[in-house]
Amino acid sequence: MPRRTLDNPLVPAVLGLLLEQPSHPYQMLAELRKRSDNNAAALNRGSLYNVVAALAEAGWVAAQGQQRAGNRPERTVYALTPTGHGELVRQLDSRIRNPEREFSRFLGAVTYLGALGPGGAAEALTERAGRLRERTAADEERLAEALASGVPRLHVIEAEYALSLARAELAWIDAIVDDIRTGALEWPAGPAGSGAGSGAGSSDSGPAASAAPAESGQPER
Amino acid sequence: MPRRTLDNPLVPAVLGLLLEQPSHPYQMLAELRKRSDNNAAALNRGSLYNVVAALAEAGWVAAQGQQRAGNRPERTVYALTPTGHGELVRQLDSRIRNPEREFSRFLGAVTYLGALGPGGAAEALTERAGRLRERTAADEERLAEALASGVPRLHVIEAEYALSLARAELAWIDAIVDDIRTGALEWPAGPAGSGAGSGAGSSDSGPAASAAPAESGQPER
DNA sequence: GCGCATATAGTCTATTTGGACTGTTAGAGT
DNA sequence: ACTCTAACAGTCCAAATAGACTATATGCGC
Repeated sequence: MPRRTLDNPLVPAVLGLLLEQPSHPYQMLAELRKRSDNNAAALNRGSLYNVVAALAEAGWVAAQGQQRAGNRPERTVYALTPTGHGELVRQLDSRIRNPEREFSRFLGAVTYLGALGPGGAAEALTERAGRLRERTAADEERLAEALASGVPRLHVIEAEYALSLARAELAWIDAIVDDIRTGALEWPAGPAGSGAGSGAGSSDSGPAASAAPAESGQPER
Repeated sequence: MPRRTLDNPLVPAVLGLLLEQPSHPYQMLAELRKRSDNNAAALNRGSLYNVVAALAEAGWVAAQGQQRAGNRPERTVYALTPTGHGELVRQLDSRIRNPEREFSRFLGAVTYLGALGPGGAAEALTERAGRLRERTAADEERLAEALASGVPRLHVIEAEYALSLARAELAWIDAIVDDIRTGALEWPAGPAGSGAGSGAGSSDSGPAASAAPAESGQPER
C-alpha cells in the first residue's frame, strides 16, 4: 500500500510514456529499459509498480481494465488522465525552471581527490577520460544514426544535452591531469589544509598510496 | 541495526572527513553542511548515523570512546582505521575510474520537453538559465575568494569541476533556446513521433499548455 | 512430444531513507 | 535571577526502494 511517491524520478518518465500511449507497467519497464542509456532514472521493478500505484491513487493515471493476451498473467493497462497530463506539464516546467544542485558519485570522489596522491589521481583520471571518450563517441554515433533515420531532433535532445556535459567533463579532466603532471596543481601533503602531517599516509609517495587501489576494472559495489 | 550500507554517497564523505581528524557524527553533519553547496550528497541526520554505524560494524572506523564536553549528551568520537583508509582510497579510485551514467531531474525533464510546447519550453529554459547564471556567478566569486585567501587549489577542485559543468549546461541551454526561437528546432505535434494528433493538448498553443505551470517559484515537492 | 530456457507479469520483504520526536544546556533578553 | 530560545546530540518510526521470489506461457532444441 503505497502513499504518495509523486515526487520521484520515475514519475515524469511514466507520465511521459503514457502521453504517447496507454500501457501496463511491465511494458513501461521494457520500453524505458530500451530507451535508457542516458534516459531518466535508475530502473527497478518494485519501484515502478509502486510509483504507478501511487499515480493511480492520486488520479493522475487510470486503469483501463485488465487484458490478457495469449494467456499471460493479467496485465492492467493504465492511461494518462487529464489531471495527470496537467501535472506532468507542471512537473516538467518546475524541474526545468529550478536548477537544483545535483550530486554525482564522481563529484563526491573528486572532493577527496587529494587522498589518492598526485600519481594515483592522475592515473585514475586518465583512465576515466579514456572510458568516457569511448562511451561518448559511441553515443555520438548513435545520435547521428537516429537523426539520419528520421527521428525528430526534439526526441533526442536529452542525448544532446548529455553529450554536451560529457564533453565538458572530458575537457575538465584533461586540463586537470595536465595540471597535475606539470605541477601546476600543487599537492599539499597530509590530511587537512593544516601543514602538520599528523598521521596515516606517507606524505605523498608515487602512484597509489597505501592499500592497492582495487581491481580497477568493475565498479566496487 | 544497520547491515551494510558501504556503498553510499555519504561513505566517502564521512571517511574523507575522518581523514582530516577524528570526529563525532553530529560534528560531521555540521561540517558537511557548512562545506555543502556543491559538495557531496544530500545530508540527513538519520542516514548519517546509520552510515557511521555501518562503517563501525565493518571496521572502517572505530569509536574512540565517549566524551562529554560541558555536559552535553555523550558524543561518541570515531576515527578512521587503517582498513578504512585503504577502503577510502579504493572507493575514490573506483568512483573516479568508472564513469557511471548519472541521472538528474533536469535530464529526466528535458527528455519530455516536447510536452511543454515550443513557447513553454523556451520560457522555462530561459528562466533556468537566468537562475543558473546567478548561482554560477556567486559560486565563481566564492571560489575566487577562497583561492585568494590561501586555500590550496586542490581543496576546491570539486567547485572547479561543478563550475565547468554549469557553464556547459548554460551554453547548451542558450543554444537550444535560440534554436527554438528561430525555429531551427522543429516541434513535431502531438504525443509520440507519429503525426496523428490522437488526444489531449491542442497541438501546441502559445506559452503554457493546459494546466497552469505551477507557481513557478519554489520546487514542486 | 518433451523438457528447458527465456520472456512475461507481478508480489513480497528486508534495507534504507527522511524527517519528526526527545531531552539537555548554554546563552540572550528582561 | 529567571524564562525562553537556539544549538547540541541522538533515537525512532513511517514511507520508499531494490531486488529476490513466484508463477505461467511460449518457443527452441533434441
